[in-house]
Amino acid sequence: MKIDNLRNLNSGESIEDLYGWIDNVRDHGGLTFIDLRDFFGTIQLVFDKDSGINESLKNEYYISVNGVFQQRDKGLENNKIPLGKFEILVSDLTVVNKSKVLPFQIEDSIETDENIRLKYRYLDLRREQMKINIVTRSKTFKSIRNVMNKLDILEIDTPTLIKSTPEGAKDFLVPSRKSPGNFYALPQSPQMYKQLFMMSGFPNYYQIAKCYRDEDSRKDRQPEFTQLDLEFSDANPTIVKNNIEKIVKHIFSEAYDVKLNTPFPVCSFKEALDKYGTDKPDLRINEVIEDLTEDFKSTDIKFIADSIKNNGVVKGLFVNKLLTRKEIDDLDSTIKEMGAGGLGWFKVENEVSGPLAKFLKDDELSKIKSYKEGTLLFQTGLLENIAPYMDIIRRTVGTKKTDNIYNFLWVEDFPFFEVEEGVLQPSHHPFTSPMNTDEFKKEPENAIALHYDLVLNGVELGSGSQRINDPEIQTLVLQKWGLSEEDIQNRFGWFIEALSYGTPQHAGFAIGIDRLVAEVLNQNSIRDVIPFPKTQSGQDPLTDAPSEIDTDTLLEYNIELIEDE
RNA sequence: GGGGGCGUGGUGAAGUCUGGAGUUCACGCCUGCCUGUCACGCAGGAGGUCGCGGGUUCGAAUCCCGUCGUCCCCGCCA
Repeated sequence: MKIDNLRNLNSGESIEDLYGWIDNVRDHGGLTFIDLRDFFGTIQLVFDKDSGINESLKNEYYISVNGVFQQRDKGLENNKIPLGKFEILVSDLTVVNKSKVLPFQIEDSIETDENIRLKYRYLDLRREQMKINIVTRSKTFKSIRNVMNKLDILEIDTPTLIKSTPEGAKDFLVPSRKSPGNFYALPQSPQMYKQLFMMSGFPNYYQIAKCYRDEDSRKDRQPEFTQLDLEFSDANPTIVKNNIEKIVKHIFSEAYDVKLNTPFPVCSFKEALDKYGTDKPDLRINEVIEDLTEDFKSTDIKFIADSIKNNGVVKGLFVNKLLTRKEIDDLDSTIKEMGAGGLGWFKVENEVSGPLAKFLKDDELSKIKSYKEGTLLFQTGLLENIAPYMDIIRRTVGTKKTDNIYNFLWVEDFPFFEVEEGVLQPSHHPFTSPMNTDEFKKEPENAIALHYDLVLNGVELGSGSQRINDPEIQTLVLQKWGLSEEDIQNRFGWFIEALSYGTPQHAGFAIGIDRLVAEVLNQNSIRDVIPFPKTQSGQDPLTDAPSEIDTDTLLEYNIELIEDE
């Protein structure tokens, strides 16, 4: 019997075989109270010295009780818990399984060291918040399957032992015993397989897929993560985005009981960088970055003038409050640590103050004064260089809207390549179609990709694109990526071949489920919504993976370890 | 690969700057008392190689060097 079943009982009914963990014992000598906890809730047990129960009872013992479900007398009720008006008068109590003294307290709201939590994750998951997190994750899966069935999208699975064809990140490799010296890779995403489904003639596809990337972790990045992966045949970005909005709206309604408004607002990559300093803007923040380049075009302030001369821009963020010197200094050191020269600022009260105020010309002064009371924070330099600093400034000092806490945004028109020190670097995977093929051939460095990101509250929740369905364009893109003919053949030859037998237009998307759940539950890290996550160095403190393999086993794989220098 | 924070009985913290007996607080644990508690209460008690190694010093949790673990960030990651 579960505690949930008690809700339907009347006072005076007898209880048999109610199982649960001891959450708390209050032993008054002649009278003992126990809070019994299971997945569904807690109920108070009570028995006195005449009951004959004399077992030693400690926290987290798993017990079974018989007794009578009864209403508590007036004045003895506990209004803090759902079943606080009732208790169970216990007649028999059996200890099913004892518990050792706990490494940390289950009910404790104080944050325990994460390494200890992960070492005893099975106990950590008994905590209320973690239970909510995992149940919400489960509800997310359930609502995904429901909406996919409603939309008639096919769930198809793809292999996880695949050929190493790095899409950008480093692969996790799996040695083959039967083919010594050769390796499988774990997929960074089901990307190429889902495109093959489109080539095979399936109208659409989805999968709740595990993805693996051997890169450094962050609070929103794990070596192994879970995404809702989708692909549609005969599709274009509009069709995909419409579908994603339907899907997201359904998940929020069914799994989180939140009504969303669609369509989501749209913003270009360029506009995002201009107004928010990032390609994943948090729209909950009211303030928007302004371009002050025109206002400073004939300034006497030398470093600003020099910057503008070298194609730099002046970007400012005005907040309607007077920041303290400490707030300004903290922000200054934050962006300096990221590589900025320093934080420029003016305070506007009746007069304009700040270290540079005395160098301002009259028209610059009146421009700044027009903001009324507050603080203007600015940076100057090439937009792509200063954007990250403006982003931090905006996120740090900006004011947040309190209503409408889920702010979705489409970001689109991404550049195909990022130019880094004169070299073209792909800014996404190589299967994304250019917006205009002719322009791509002529000026690849200025080409725009048919790529779109879905952003929620400053978190990149997912991204997708129109795929290339022409083998020639696919080959061209890989060439522009900097791959040799030989590399293209070895790594992607099979895929280009597959594109060559009548491939429909197709497009798709992927949503990071860990990030979605973490954002909805306002958790600091995706580790808190993943049942068994890895630490930043990729370790699992519970099982101690990854671990050494003995020499004999390695020999079977034809692998020999070399000494680290 | 780089920068920063943290590491002190089982848990969480204070102590570290400015070296002087393993000192303190809360929770947990053990023993005893307690018939209406629900963060039960009361009395007593146990428990620490101050992450690890080296150095400076009469003396190191505290200062220095190294190292390991962990978290945050940059790089990296569509």
